[in-house]
Amino acid sequence: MRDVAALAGVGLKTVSRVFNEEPNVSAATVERVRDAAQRLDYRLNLYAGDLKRTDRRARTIGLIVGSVANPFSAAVNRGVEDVAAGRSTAVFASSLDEDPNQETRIISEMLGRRVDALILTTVKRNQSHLVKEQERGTVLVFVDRAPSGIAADTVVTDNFNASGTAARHLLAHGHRRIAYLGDDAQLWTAQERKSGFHTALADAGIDAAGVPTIQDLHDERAAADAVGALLDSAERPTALFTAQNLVTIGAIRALRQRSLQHEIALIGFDDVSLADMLEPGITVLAQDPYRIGQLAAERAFARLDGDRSEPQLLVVPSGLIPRGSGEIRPKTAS
Amino acid sequence: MRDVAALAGVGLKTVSRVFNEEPNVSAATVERVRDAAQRLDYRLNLYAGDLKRTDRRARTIGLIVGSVANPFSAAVNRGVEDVAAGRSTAVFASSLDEDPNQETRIISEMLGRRVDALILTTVKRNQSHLVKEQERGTVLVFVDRAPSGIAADTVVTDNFNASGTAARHLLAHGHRRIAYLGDDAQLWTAQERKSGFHTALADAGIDAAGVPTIQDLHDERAAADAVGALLDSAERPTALFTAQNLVTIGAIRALRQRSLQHEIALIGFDDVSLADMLEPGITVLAQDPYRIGQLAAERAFARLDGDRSEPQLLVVPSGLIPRGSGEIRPKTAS
DNA sequence: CACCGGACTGACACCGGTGTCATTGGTTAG
DNA sequence: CTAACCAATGACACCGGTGTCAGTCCGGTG
Repeated sequence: MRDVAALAGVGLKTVSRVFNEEPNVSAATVERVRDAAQRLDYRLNLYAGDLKRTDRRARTIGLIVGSVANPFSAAVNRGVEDVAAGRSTAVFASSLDEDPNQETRIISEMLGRRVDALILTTVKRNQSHLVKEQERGTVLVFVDRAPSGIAADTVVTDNFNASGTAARHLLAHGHRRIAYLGDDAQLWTAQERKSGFHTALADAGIDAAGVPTIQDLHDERAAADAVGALLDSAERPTALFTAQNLVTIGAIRALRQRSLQHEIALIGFDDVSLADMLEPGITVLAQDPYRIGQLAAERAFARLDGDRSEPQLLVVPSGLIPRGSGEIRPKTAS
Repeated sequence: MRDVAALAGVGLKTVSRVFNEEPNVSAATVERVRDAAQRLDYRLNLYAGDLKRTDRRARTIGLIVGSVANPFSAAVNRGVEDVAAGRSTAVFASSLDEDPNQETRIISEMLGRRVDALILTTVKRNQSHLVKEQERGTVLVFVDRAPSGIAADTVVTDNFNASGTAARHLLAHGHRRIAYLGDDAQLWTAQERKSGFHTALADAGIDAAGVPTIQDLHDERAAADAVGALLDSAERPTALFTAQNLVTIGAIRALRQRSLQHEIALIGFDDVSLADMLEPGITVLAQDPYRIGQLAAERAFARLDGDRSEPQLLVVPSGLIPRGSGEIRPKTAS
């Protein structure tokens, strides 16, 4: 910057004014400075200014998701990015892989980088350790999973009700023996979905104890194996509810492998690419991850703009899309 | 930091030493400082130090891809992230949407944030404007598409040969009238794929002029419409080669809609989720985007570590996975 | 013609750290 | 016993900017 000032024959502060488009700089001076900068290939150092600036905003937000490679997270990421881009804000995204140890490390990393806001999916049961950070002024917005031990804006899918809808849909098609296949039981979403599902079954007079329930399925392979074992068992269910996208895919594989895709009903939570092109099409509860990302980013910016209202809980509805697999009726009427 | 130093009763520099784990600090002092920091909830400001530090590394890299929501880009992103995490480096990812105007803006944004390295997918025909930045010390690594007008490490898929493989595969199954459906013709990848494909056909005595070739298909919808029109035309091809993942999906839809999925052969470039579960399974040239991301990040760090060798061109092989759709034979022998 | 307010501009301290170098006190070799 | 050396520590300038404030120049006023 000194070089630019020297070349343009002006003071440092004037160069700063030009680049920050502050008023009260003559057109001629602006011209000279821009010219000099161009010649020297100069660019403002965004972070240096932040040290002194009072609002202390680095125009950076951090995003912590399951994995940037997961379609759900990727869509959230894009939603956040699109809103952030409109505010000249860059996004650090980091994958958590549902590892509680990573959680602390990554959050700490992000805070060291002084992100203005943190949009995060958490794994740990309790987020109270973030209260101090929140009080210091870092904006926190939770996505996909509600936090505990801390009050902050949260954007989630309507897990409980949607899962109930899936259960009722299967019940309406005559199923009585429906299995639940879910993600890590410690996750908030997994709990909500399971309880929404079980509650709806209970309302129909089906005891939760009798519902085959398998949890802690982290990937396709594990899900396929678990579903396979279930299908091969003596008490084979007539319908499956898979509460996460990778689990759904695993279930599809297991069903195909046994040529049962036309006999066992399946409803998956979270839409899956090409689900409508399969035979049968896969009935899903479609979430709107892009929208979730957008809303979370909007909340973050609202807070940064000074919104001091009560923390909000935004619930994004997810709708059941019947495509065939969820409308299969049980072979032998129970 | 002043507060911590005061509370611990030591000098500023000592606090700095503790947090940077520099040698020659007594255990007792370390203890006191860490204690004070804990109590004050203090954290190093990563960027402040960078101003003075000589190596001037912000431990940040920028990644520019088509869209973080596209499965290909998302996998690249994850590959980059995993390598970066091992080096305590954060990743800024930004979506380009194949918009040349965005390209300049985003790159400029990233450079203003002083990223140590930039891993980028470019849209513009020429990248010579980046030479100045490169000379200044910013590491550039191109992914997916080779740059022109600049020499830098580049990691790409073996587009030309793989496309030729697809062509030969279809020829071997008796096809003579094969259509090419591609992405934006201006893109380097699109050009490579098209020319690899056409060259292989030419080698078999099929004139490129007679090959139905449709380009500039940016999304599923456009691809489905284009494929539909082609299928409805008088000169319906017996096989399709779709040179990008969204185009492949569009083609699948168009074929299904006309119940032609068992009659018209299809090979797609880039694997697609659930492709093996469809009827028929979709034969694809599977890329390894995760690997591409990894390699790109490794090159970037190698350069940051001082590697001054000639720019490398790394070609990641992509293999043909036969799943059914590519092995369909033409109905009427030509 | 002296006075005043507003447009421009630059000097300077300071943001939160780190590199450099000098200082201190205790050990060890000669 | 003294010189030499090393571990431990802090003072201070400086990194690349920005906020503050004071100074200069001008046209407009009374």
